[in-house]
Amino acid sequence: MAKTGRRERGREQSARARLIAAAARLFQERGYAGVGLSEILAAAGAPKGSLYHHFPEGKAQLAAAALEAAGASLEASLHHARAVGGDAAGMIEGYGDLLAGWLEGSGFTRGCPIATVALEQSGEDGVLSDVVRTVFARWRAALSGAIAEQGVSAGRAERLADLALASVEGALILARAERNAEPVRVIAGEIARMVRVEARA
Amino acid sequence: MAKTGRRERGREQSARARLIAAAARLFQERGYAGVGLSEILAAAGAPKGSLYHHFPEGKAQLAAAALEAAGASLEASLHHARAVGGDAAGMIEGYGDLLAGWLEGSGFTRGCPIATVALEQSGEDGVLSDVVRTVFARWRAALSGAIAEQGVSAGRAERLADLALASVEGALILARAERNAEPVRVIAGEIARMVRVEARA
DNA sequence: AAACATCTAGACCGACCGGTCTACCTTATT
DNA sequence: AATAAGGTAGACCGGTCGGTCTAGATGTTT
Repeated sequence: MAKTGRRERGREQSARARLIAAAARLFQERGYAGVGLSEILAAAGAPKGSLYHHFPEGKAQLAAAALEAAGASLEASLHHARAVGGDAAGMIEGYGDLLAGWLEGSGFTRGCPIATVALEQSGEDGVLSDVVRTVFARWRAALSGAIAEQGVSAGRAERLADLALASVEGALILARAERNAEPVRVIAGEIARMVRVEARA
Repeated sequence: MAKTGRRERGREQSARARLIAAAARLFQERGYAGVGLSEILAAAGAPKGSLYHHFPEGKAQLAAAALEAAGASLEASLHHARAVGGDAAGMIEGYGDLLAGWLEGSGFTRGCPIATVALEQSGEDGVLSDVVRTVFARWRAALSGAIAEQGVSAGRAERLADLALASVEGALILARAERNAEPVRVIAGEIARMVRVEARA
C-alpha cells in the first residue's frame, strides 16, 4: 500500500526527478517553446516512455512540475536569506546576491526560473499560467511578511514587496542582456536601503 | 535611381512594413520560439516569397527588425512622456501609464516588446542579443539623461535609470501574470517619487 | 513460481517547423 | 514593344515537433 517513492532507495535520482530537474534548467535558460522534448529527454537520460508515464499530459504538465519545484526552491532560499541577513532588507540583499551568483555561475544563461515561461504565456488559460501566478504569490508573501514584521503597515509592506520583486525580476532581464550581474546586486541594494528607511520610520 | 519605397504611394503599408508589424506584435505576445513563420505570414497577409525577399536571413533577421522598430517606437514615447510630464519623474510615470494601458488594452497579452525575446536568448551570440542590448541601452540613456538634467550626478542618474527600467520591466511580468496592470502604475509612481526626492536634494 | 503493477525503452506517427526554389506579375527603362 | 528589375505567390523539402503505442525489464506480492 505504499504510495510514493518506494523504488530507488536514495542511491540515485528517480527518472521523474531527473526529468523535472532537466526541464527546470532548460526552460529557465530558453523558455517553454524554445526547448523540445527530445532535448529534455537527452539531458535527463530518460526515454519518452518514462516522461509520459510520470506526466501523462505531456510537456505542459512536466513544465508545471518544473516551475513548481523551482519556485519552491527559491522560496526556501528567500526564507534562508532572511534568517542569515537578519531582517527584510537583508533578505532582499541575499536574494539579489543569490540570483546574481546563479547568473554569473551559468555564463548568464540562468536568470529567474519562471519569468521566461511566464512571459511566453499570453492568455489566461493553461496550467502554466496558474503555476506562475501561485509561485509569484508565494514569493511576494514571503517578502511582504518579512517587511511587515519590521513595523511597516501591511498595505505598505505589500507594495514594497511588489517593488522588490519587480525590481529584481527586471534587473535579471537587464543583467542577462548585458552579461553583467552588477545591476542585480545594485538594485537589490537600492531596494533594501529603501526598506530599511521605511522600517526605521 | 530611386532606392526605397517608390512602389506603394502612401495608400497601403508595404509587405515589408506589414511583416515587421505582425512579427513585432506576435513576438511581444508569445516570444520568438513560440511563433511560427506561417502565423506571421498569415497575420501580415504575405507569402513566404516576400518574407525571404525582404529578409534573406529569415526569421532571425525579421525579428531583429521587429525589435528595433518596437524599441525605437517606445523610445520615442519615452521622450514624448517627458515632454508632457515636464520632468524625469513625469517621464517615468508616463512610461508606466503607457505600458499599463497597452497591457489592459490587449487583454494582458502585450507587455514589454522585447523582454520575452530577450529572455529566450541564452548565449551571447546572435543578432537578436545585440539588438536587445542596444535597445535597452537607448532606453536607459533616455531615462538617465532626463534624470541628470534635474541636477542629479551622472553616476547616480544612471543608477536611478537602471532602477526605473528594471522596476517597470519586472512590474510588467507580474502584471501580466496576475492580469492586473495596477502594479505597473504603482511601481512607476514609486520610482518617480524616489527620483523627485533626489532631484530636490 | 505465477501473477501483477510499475516503470523503462524506443519505434513510429501526423503535423508543423524554417528555408529553398521556380514561376509569375507588375512597374520602370529603353 | 522589348527588356530588366523588384516584388509576390506558393509548392515543396528535410528535419523536428509533441504525442501514441507496443514490448519488455524490474520488482513486489501472493
